[in-house]
Amino acid sequence: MAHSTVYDVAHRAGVSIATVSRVVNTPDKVNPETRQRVLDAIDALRYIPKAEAAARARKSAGRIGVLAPFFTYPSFIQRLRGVAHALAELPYELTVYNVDNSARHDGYVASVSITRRLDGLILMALPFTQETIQRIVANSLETVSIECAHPAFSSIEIDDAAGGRLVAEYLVNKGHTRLAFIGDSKIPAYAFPTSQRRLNGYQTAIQRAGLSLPDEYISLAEQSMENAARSINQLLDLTTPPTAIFCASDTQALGALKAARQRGVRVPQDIAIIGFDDLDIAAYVGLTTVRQHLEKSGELAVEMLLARLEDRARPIQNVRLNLELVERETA
Amino acid sequence: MAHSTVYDVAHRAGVSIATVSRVVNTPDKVNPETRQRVLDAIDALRYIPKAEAAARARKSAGRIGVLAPFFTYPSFIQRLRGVAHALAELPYELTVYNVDNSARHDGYVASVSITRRLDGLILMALPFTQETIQRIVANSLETVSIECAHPAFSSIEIDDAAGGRLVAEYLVNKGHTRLAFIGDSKIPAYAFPTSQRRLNGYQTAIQRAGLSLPDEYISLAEQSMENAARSINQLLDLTTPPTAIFCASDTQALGALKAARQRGVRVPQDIAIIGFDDLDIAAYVGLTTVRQHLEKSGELAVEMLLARLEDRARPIQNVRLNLELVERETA
DNA sequence: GAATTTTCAGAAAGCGCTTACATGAAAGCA
DNA sequence: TGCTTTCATGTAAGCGCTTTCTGAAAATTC
Repeated sequence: MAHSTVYDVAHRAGVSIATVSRVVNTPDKVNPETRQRVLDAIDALRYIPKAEAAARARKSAGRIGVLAPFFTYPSFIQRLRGVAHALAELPYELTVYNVDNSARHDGYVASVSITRRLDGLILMALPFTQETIQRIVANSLETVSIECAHPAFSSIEIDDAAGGRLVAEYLVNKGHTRLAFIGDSKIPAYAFPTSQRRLNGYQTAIQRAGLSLPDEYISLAEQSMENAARSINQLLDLTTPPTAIFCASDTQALGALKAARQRGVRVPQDIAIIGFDDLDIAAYVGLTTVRQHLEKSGELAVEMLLARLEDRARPIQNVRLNLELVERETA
Repeated sequence: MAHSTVYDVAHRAGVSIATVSRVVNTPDKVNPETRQRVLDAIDALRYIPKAEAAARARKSAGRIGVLAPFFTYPSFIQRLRGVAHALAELPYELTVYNVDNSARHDGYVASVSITRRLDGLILMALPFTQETIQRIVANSLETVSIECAHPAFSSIEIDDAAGGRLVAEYLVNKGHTRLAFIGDSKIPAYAFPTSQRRLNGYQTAIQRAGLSLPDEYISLAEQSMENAARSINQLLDLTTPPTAIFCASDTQALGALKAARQRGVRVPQDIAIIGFDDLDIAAYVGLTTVRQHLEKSGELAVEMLLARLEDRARPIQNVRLNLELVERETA
């Protein structure tokens, strides 16, 4: 028996083909009873929709992809949550491409955009080569980047330097004069040098306040709680240790916080600690940090993507999300 | 510029779409001059017949889908990580279907299994109706379920009751006699009643030890840190408060822990707290908990899926992952 | 130089599916 | 009770492409 089509199913279920299509695509838009009848017919006829025909009629693949180092940096999960929520009611699937080891990164974007048919791509915190961009452009794949701007497509960013300044000003205001910094040294090939930019802003504001940020107060290491713990211990071992530490990420701040407490140092009395990101866990732990609207960034990315998908003539947008310092218990 | 179609080519070459089609499919049925014109246009426009492209892509199109309430219960993110890692080097894409609000759940699983061209599906913690299962089976969509077993397909589970027993035995061993429980009351339609099973095991072991678990020591509420905080406060307000509390999830344990500390109660001296899951954050916070190998479960699911994909004759497997009590600082 | 066959290309009818748009019934509201 | 919403369904207009049908021009006959 040849493969059955919508028509066969519709006929058997005593409905129109439109209803069959709806049952398959937007089940909650059809009456449960009818739906059941149709589903029964589908089963009875072993109906399998022809994906190709569907894609054609729909004029889109109905899929958007997200590329990010999800499991290396927890903040991307929060961004992903925003993406998922924004997409929830929409007829788009969400395909995730995880980039954890830089080895994969290189050819990834290229293959993704070519082989797989996506309607849109969200790129997070990934630096791209010229050819990658050409690839994307050549495939006319609509793209929005988060945390890694490029003139070729829409982007959502934050002002890292401003974030650094925010922290410095806050700390100086609180009367601190010996400010330190814990940040990333080796930036993996698949991530962006945000740490450096935060440091720059931090330094600028410190100097503007008439203070200075000596080299021994800057501790860079590969991002991890363990390294941050090591860093803070070194800082506290100095003859004149700092009284406040700005960590380039919440992950590092968390590592530092734990190490400080283990050492018996009181936070914030003896040492103030400020993070960056405002991960979910920050609120739990009571970490004072710079909030960068992670979830919102994901939602926004989807909105911008869809807007352009609807109307390709729409100009490319570069949004800069604001930052705010969330005062909690560690500084 | 969006991808060009037969129409674009036809227009550019000054012929009808039929001719374009003939050039592509049966070139010798068209006049060489015309053919050349059309071919030139095809090149110029980078025309690729859509269906063909799709078909080609589909031939090697490996996609596997994961369906879970990712953002409601953080443990699924950890499971997802396992899935992503296992898939990392393999030619499969990972599409995530998030099910957070129960409203969608109804026809969702069914439609996913039909509409989307997936090679395999991983179902996490989702209870399914008989019809859903039939549909999946009818579509011969290879499926592995985690935390929600069904004879129709492979599954990965844990023994929740055994986990509960483990905790009770541990606590009793430590000399506790007044044991309490904080668990889930309203289980959303899209989740599984694991809390109840953990409680059962807990209770059994308590009784077996000659103790009892009075009703007022059982506090059920919708899963959230806030509710867990409320629960623990109620428990501590009792005339004879418990000395140990088992929480059905780390999330709840975290909420309880924080509330206890805020109240000035020392953990574990005054009250012992044990969670369940062993989320990443548990290690950070020093939470004693029952580890259920979240990441491993994801990896395993992929392995089992691929094994069956390679050889459909392979029998269905039902794996039960072991649990272990991780002793840290809260009990 | 007509009458014929042959070539070639366009018009148009689908292929199986999606999706406005329209309609009628049921439900809510005054 | 009459009127507006909402919901469920059907009608019909495509999507990009293939293929049959058709006729005009070109090539071939005599």
